[in-house]
Amino acid sequence: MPTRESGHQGRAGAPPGPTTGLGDDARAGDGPPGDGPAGDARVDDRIRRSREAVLRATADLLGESGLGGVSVDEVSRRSGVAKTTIYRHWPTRAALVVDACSRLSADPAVPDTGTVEGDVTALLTAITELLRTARWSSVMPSIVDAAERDPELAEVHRRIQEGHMAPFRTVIARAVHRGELPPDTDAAALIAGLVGPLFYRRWFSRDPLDAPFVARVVRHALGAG
Amino acid sequence: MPTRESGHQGRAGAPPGPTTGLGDDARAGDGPPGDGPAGDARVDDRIRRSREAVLRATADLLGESGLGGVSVDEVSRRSGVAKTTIYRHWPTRAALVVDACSRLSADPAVPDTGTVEGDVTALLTAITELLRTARWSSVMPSIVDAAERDPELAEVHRRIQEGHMAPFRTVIARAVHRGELPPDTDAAALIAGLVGPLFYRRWFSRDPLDAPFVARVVRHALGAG
DNA sequence: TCGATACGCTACAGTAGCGTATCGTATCGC
DNA sequence: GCGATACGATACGCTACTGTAGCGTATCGA
Repeated sequence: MPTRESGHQGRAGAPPGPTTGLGDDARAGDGPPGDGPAGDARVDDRIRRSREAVLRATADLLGESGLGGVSVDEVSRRSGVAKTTIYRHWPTRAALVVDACSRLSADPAVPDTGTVEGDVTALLTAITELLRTARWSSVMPSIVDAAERDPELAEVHRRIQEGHMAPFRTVIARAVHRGELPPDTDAAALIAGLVGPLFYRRWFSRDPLDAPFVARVVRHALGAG
Repeated sequence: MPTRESGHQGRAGAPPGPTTGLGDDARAGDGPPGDGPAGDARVDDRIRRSREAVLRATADLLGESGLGGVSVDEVSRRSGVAKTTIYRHWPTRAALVVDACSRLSADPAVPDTGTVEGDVTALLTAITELLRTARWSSVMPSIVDAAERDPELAEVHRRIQEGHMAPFRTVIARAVHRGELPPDTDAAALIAGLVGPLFYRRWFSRDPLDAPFVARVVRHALGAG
């Protein structure tokens, strides 16, 4: 049995909705989207503290050792939260990992510079920053790898991916509406032409990711309609 | 999460019984210069058979379960080679994995169609085929992930990467020499613009990888000098 | 104040993997 | 035919990990 787990629901009333924040430098109070109308959902502080400490340690471990390097024992050691407590909140190790990965999204804001070049450059620059941070760019390959075989992680990967692409779609649609891009623009292909070279540099060729390169990518992608 | 596949009774047993080798990797007997005469270096057939069976089973396992899914016990089960024998040939599991990964390269040939568009399209089409084969494109994320932390795998990754980029460099240099591309062409950036979108589609957006997309990528990358 | 809840700690069963040791057998080169 | 070599099979010892059980303690909310 290859660890067939589903339903990673912390039984202690954690809203499973779309989370925000990086889990590290984001604000401590996790956002309550769609649950309580005002502020926290009145959760026991002990629960909140434990969950946060565990997720933080898990995220750290993810960055250091990848998906496979996360063990519940090690998370317990680092977070100072007892292993039994961890299992009180997440039914399996897989559920914990999935939960931690889901908080890596940090969907970027949609820029509005007035031109499609400006918007796209802003988005790519933000991604470049993300690719420079050790943790995010170090965890992503783990997720991609796991997504090749694990359907649950594949879904997580899909959601992260979708979160990153949505702003591009918005910006492109706006440009089409303004007439900057032809109406038959293939958004998916355009995004691949924009983001692909950046990812390639980070994880394959390992060449520097600087502003001139971003400018060059934008010029080529938008150059020949 | 990453698997732990239970026992597939692979059992390839007999010597001439080649397993489902899929791509059936490249060289079998490498003849390093300065060793023996050309061809096989007069190796005991038992050794050759064992090594081959083990490496083949390892490659299969890599494709199925990724780097983390390769255990010596499972390789032994599938290859029919005793675990002790495996350890007689490779000192550690890591050495075996590195060895198996090193044989995934299969450096492509350099095309010569007369135009840079033709050459580049041929190269990208070959890569597209590679991305379609289950094994290669399933192992690469594992290697990328491991390369983030393991220096030895990072070196393997670098070599594979270099092997894939070399034909591009040759083709680009030829185009520059012919005057098809300006003398100050940034080969590395051009390659990123060509290969990046393909990789992106395979491992991130998961959109289809077809000939029109390749044509589009070539057009854009070469379009605006 | 007091019951309910969350937590920490220790111990435990079960599994998997790495790498080694031992011994007997098959095969190769000559 | 014979020694040298490679191999197979089994059994270990060790470590690490998953997930659970029991019990006592701290903390929260009313």
